[in-house]
Amino acid sequence: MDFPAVQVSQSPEEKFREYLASQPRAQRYTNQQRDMVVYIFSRHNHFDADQLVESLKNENIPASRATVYRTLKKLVRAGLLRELDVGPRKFYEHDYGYPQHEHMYCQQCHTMIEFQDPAIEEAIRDVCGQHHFQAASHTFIIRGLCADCNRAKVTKRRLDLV
Amino acid sequence: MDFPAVQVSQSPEEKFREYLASQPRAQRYTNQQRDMVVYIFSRHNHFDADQLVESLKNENIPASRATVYRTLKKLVRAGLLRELDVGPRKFYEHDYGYPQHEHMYCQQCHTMIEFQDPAIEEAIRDVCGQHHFQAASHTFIIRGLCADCNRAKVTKRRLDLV
DNA sequence: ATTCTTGCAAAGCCTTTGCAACTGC
DNA sequence: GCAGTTGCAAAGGCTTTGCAAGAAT
Repeated sequence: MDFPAVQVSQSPEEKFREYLASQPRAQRYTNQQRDMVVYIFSRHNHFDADQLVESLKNENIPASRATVYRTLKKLVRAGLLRELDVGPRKFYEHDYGYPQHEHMYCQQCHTMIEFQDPAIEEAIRDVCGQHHFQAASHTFIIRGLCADCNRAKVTKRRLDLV
Repeated sequence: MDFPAVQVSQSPEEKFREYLASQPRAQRYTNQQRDMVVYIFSRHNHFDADQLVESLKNENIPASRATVYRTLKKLVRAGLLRELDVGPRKFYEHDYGYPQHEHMYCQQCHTMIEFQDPAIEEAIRDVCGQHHFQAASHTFIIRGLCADCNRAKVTKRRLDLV
């Protein structure tokens, strides 16, 4: 599920360049980094470091594994990507020009379904207020079976009974 | 924050023994495993594999690292422990005889604060209904600064201004 | 006796890092 | 030219696994 992109004044590339320039020790905006940012923001999806390495290879965007890891880290610090701790490997998703949302993860087909719920945002504000907790970020993932996989399972069960 | 324990008919040890016996190929209930379960359920806290290895050593409960990992995996499958994917290492918490709850994690002092919120349970039911998603479990973690660390930070800022 | 469990050490997986060559500013 | 970046390979941190010895049923 893709939400309409949030209106942003700068392109991801510009935003990243600005971040790099704003650092105490100015960091460099290389062609490789630009290509990576352009590629990452050309499609909205969830990916991990390994998948990105593969995709870049397929797109003929040269980048070693080390560079991918290093650039991902910078993109997170720059606020362009968000990190999801959902298993043994880190997943990434757009954090810039994309609204806050929560996740449902299908354990069967590995689809990540996004959803928004004002009640959850409010619950976060409430509980943080009660505990005087200053929230920086949150992770909300519901794991289970998506509609398709669930239907397939029920159908299979029926067949098994025949 | 500890909640009152949920009323359960079996002790964790009994529940684990029953799980082991119920497996297709009956698994064995060793003294080592029993000692681990008793120790783990003697206190309510969040821990990772390494911390548990240390604790067991201090309690003179012999268990190699490999055994700890293997037993943790069994305890999760048995429904005694819940796994939290919150970073590079897995964390574990009681899943048996303890109510469902969400987490606030202080990034400064690493305290895990638990809270319950009916609004969140309801939000989960709602969104799963809307998407015909069959939820198996969920992870909800709010990251930030707890009240104490937040206060310390504000105090420090004041002192810096003097 | 059979089959599962243990401990050790080795391997696995994902991520990070040291270093020399390279490149943006 | 200086300071940051890249690629490679090696190391790191956490977890899993092969195997021989030990223990539960």
